[in-house]
Amino acid sequence: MATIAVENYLKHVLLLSAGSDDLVSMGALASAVAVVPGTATTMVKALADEGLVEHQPRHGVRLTPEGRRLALNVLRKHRLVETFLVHVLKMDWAKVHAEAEQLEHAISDEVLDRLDALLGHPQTDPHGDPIPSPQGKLSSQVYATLATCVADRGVRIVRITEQSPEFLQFAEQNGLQPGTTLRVTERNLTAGLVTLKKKAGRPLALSVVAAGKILVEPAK
Amino acid sequence: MATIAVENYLKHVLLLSAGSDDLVSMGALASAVAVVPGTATTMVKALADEGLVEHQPRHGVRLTPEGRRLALNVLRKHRLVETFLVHVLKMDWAKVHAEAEQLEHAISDEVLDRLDALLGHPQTDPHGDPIPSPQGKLSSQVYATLATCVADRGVRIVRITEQSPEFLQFAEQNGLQPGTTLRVTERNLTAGLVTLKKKAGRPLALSVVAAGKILVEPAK
DNA sequence: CATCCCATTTTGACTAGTCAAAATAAATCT
DNA sequence: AGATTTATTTTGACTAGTCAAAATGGGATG
Repeated sequence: MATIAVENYLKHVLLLSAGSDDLVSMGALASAVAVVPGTATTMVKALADEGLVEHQPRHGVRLTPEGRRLALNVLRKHRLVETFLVHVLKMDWAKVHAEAEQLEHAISDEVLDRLDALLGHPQTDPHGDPIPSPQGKLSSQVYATLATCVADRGVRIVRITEQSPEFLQFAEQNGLQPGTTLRVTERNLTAGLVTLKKKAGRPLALSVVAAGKILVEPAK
Repeated sequence: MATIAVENYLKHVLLLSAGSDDLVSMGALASAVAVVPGTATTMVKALADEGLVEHQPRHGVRLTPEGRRLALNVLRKHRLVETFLVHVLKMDWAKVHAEAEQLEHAISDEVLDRLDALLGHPQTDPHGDPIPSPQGKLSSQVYATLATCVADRGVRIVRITEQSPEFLQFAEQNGLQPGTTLRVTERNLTAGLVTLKKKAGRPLALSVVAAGKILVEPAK
């Protein structure tokens, strides 16, 4: 069976390729996995020997179908565990990422399935990240962000694409969670500032960088 | 933090010392951890350097207070996870041991506490094994077994001290689980056979070895 | 008390994963 | 095109954990 390290590399190749089948650069992979670049090279060559990735030297890596299958299974575990931790154990949504990072490598497929059933087969985790289906389908709908959506129209937050506890804590304190509806009242790209207004409450200013991490869809 | 291997060695020293503070032999430890004896020696010396065990060369090992604290924490995780898997995820009690073996090294103290609360602070796991308290107290009441208890008196099963799926499956199929009441009708040490009778149902014969793994108390 | 047996320890070697730092190739910029 | 910057790969070394097999020592036995 795949070791924890192998599962981590595969998962990060999947996340970094973001739906496309572009090559993922070694540098990006190394820093995602938190190792020095040389280590990533060594590991990727080993994964290529196992048939889990395709390595184009000096250009990058991409998952093979088998590698992708494994990576999706790990990602499914990660996101279902996060959902469980928030919805059943009532844990702080800012903390569950680190927790799931460990658990994703320890739960069996059977526990995974039972957890999925217990939670009612959720489509997304508490941050709005899509949960891969058991068959390995991963919805990759393209959403607008608070930095790009049309202004002065009601939008609903569907996803927060950033998992640092700091950011999530900030988001929670300002009521920015999947499901929240609001509208962008002002957007000043020069100053790098986006201003929001929720139905109730005072206006809130956000940096464009932060706004870009919050995905939205038009409110019905 | 302690690695998975370290946690496993400590846990098994704890289990093998069975409440007493006798030395645990290297051979017993090695086979519990499923390594060759030389490996256990190497590891135990390393643990001794860390101050987690006391090693008396050629005689055995024993936990230090710090090692015991860690071991109890791992055991608490193991048994609470088993309880969760059976009571919440409705998994087969014969399978949960292997599952918990992985999870015990992946869950944080916070998840542990929340799991404990969710389950209503259980005293024992589904096999009747006592769950260490958060403060590290481990009830070590001495029970009779079906091989040693007084015959022709009602007794209640409190614990099954054997975790192989085969044995547990057998026990379940014959209705031998914590809580079941029954009495020993016959005990033939020469033939190595113990015969049982539950209130309802036909008599059941068991080897003395198997009977010795089922702990009982007098039925009220 | 000498001997033998068996548990334990030692030794040497191996695997997985990692880092630091030197070597190399690719891309970019005059 | 030539020079420089930057990403990637290579090399050598290290740690944790393991096994196989030889060496050792204690306790039981004669």
